[in-house]
This record gives sequence, C-alpha cells and structure tokens, in this order.
Amino acid sequence: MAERFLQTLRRLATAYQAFAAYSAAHIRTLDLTPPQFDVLATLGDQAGMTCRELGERTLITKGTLTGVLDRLEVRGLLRREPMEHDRRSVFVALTPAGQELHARIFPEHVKHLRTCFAALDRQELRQLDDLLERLASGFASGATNDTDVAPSPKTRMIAAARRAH
Amino acid sequence: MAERFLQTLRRLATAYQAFAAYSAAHIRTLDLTPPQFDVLATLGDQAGMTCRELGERTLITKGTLTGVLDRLEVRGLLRREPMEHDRRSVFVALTPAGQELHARIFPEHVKHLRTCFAALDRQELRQLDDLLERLASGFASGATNDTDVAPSPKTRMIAAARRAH
DNA sequence: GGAATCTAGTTCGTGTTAGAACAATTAGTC
DNA sequence: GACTAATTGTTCTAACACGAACTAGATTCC
Repeated sequence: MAERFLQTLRRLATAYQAFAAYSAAHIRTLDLTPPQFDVLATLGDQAGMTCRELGERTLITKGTLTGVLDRLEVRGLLRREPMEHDRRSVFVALTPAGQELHARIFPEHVKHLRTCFAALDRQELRQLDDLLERLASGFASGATNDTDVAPSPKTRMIAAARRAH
Repeated sequence: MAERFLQTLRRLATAYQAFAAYSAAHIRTLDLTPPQFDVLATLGDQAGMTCRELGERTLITKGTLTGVLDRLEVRGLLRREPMEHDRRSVFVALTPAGQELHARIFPEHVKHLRTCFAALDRQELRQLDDLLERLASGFASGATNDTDVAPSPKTRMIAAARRAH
C-alpha cells in the first residue's frame, strides 16, 4: 500500500464528521447553531470572560465570534460589557435567561452524545485518547515547522467535550 | 470522572481540527479552497461522474456542491455535461487544465501530509483505524435510532484520504 | 514623553455550510 | 397510458469560516 496513512486520515475525518452531524442535528432541535451552543456551553456556570479567551476556548476566530455573539445578544441570552482595566477588551457573560437555557439543554445534549460510546470500554477510550493526541501533535509540529500557519480552524463542539475537565 | 467520553470527544475534535488547519493552510497556497481541492482530488485520473456521486464521495451536500462546481467551471478546471440516459443528471469531469493541475498538486499535498505521521507506526495506525471506525459507527447508528438525521455534514479533505483505496 | 509596536474587537469580502423550496425528469403503480 | 411518487440539480436564506483591513486602546523602547 503506497500511502497507508491516508486511510487513517479518512477514518479520522469520517469519525469526526459522524459526530458533528449527530451532534448538530440535536442542537438544531434546540433552536441553536453549533457555534452558539459552543459559546453557551463555555460560558455556562461561569462568571464570564473576554472575547479573546472565549475565542481560544471555542476555537472560533474573532471575526466569526462577533457575529455569533451578536445573535445571542439579540436573543437576550448573552451580554457584553466594556472592561475597566483594559478598555480594548469586552467581557461577555450569559444573562440569567442564558444560564437557564444552558442548565436545561447542556445535560440533555451530553446524555444524547453518551449513548454513542457504548461500543468502547474505558481501556479503549484511553487508547484512543493517546493515539489521537500523538496524531494531533504531529500536525501541530508540522504546522510550525513549515510556515506560519493559521492558529484557528473550524471545529465544532469543542466546548462540550471540554467540560470533561 | 463523571463523563469520561467527553475527553475523548474533545481529542477527536482537536485532532481533526489540527489536521484540517494544517491541510487547509497548504491548500490555500495552491490557490484553492479545501472543498475545491476535494473535488479536484475526487475527479482526478477519472473519466467523471454525476453530481450525485461526487457529492456522496466528497460529503458535500448538493446545494453547496453547485456553487463549488460553478467556481471551478469558471476557472476552466471543470466541465458539466448533460447526461443522455437520465436528463436530470449532470456529468462532471475535469478539463485537461484541471487534470494537469491535479497531477501537479495532489502528490505534493500528500507529501505535505505524510510528514505528520512520523509519530505513529504501522501497528498503531491499524489500531487507530479500528477505534475510529467503531466510534463512527456508534454515531451513525445513534443517528438512525434517534430520528431521521441529515446524511451529509461538513468535513474536509475526505477525498485526499479516500485515495488510499 | 513620544514614536513605534502590539493587542482586542469589529467590519468586510469571498467562499462554504445546511436545509428548504422549486422545476425538470424519471420510475412505479394501477 | 395517466397519476403518483421519487430523484436530480439549482436557487434561496441564514449562519459560519477565514483572512485582511481597520479602529481604538495599551506597551515598549529610546
């Protein structure tokens, strides 16, 4: 086989996309988009944070984040406040309505995702973690070696997964 | 730990996104977008196929595919022809210029990706394949159990990986 | 202390994304 | 053979994606 790794790449993409599609379909029924859910999940049970930090955690680029926050703000789920110490920064936090929505839908979504992991036991999850991490670091190092690569891509549902602590 | 699987989900997303960002950065230098590259990679060294088949292979939904093909067609890399047997279908194929571009950039991109797999040996790639496949099938079955879920999500670079046969 | 530099968010342009509605065509059924 | 149902691709809308240019504010350096 000429390029063994291409098969693995394909499976990575397929697995991720299967997850993303499954997750997004549920999120749509909650009347949110995946990025909006990510923001909600990241800000839930938190005092709030700057746009910069929120963007880093959700992996949403700042240009995109502005629009996502706009839409959540219009719906009354989120508020923006200027920062005193550094007036460049904007502090974002969920409103009570946003916190309420988060409390209602986040556990529900986690439950929705959990059922898909029945096929893998604890040992296998650990194994998968290890392999994925090493693969990711390969791409990260490759990126820095090569040239100045964009630090922010498009990925969904990072926030939900992050809640694992 | 309350939800062990969320950590794995996070690593899956991170690994995929690292790959997507790394790959996309290179593709941009070739003056193409990732979906455009997917189409080129899928049609390269082939006689051509219908929009439906191309959409299935690249995992691009038909509505999106129309626009992607439009832009490739304008650049003279791709042509559309009506199908004789079934006049609903459209046959798409690369032009000579498209084939030439494919021949030039596809091997280059594969080479670009290959360097990131240095950390994993053959045995580990097999292991990863197995785990990813079982994970993906969990999401696929979950999707069908639950409700009629969209069959087509957003994923990049499927085509390149597919070339592994 | 002022100039050059850096950083945080917004705005903008091009392209992708999914779903829904649509027209054209084919297939299936009686 | 006509009526219904399914399929193919395009069009449309709202939202996201990224890079780049821009504004405003903070830092650094001399």
